[in-house]
Amino acid sequence: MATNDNFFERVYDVAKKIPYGRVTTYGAIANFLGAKQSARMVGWAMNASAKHEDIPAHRVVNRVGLLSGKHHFEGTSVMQQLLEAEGIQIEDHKVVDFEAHLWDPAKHL
DNA sequence: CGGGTGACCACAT
DNA sequence: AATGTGGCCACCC
Repeated sequence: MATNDNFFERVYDVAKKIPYGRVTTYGAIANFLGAKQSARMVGWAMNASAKHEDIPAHRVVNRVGLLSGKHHFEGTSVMQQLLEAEGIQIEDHKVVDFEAHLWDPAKHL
């Protein structure tokens, strides 16, 4: 077994399903997994996802649309650049019209 | 083995 | 209204 740490695997699975040009939040994923209290773990899972190439962690931001994880990327602007490349406008490290681009797994999945 | 930290969020005061 | 604290679980020292 192994292989799957439940919570982590689920986070990866959902993160991979984030549509192009859309963003989601740690809390939304955690909530979707039924553990909104463990939003922190989602972030930690993303950290581990760094070794997972198929995890578009740049599409995951905190609940206010702030690129909380930009600091953990290869560079500091990579995350923003990726989002902008997908048509998402970033201003002051925050997603513009965040709710409009928000993709909630609990709603769409 | 124990403690502290962390890409967070929600509630309480 | 703003600030503080709690909670969750995994990983590092």
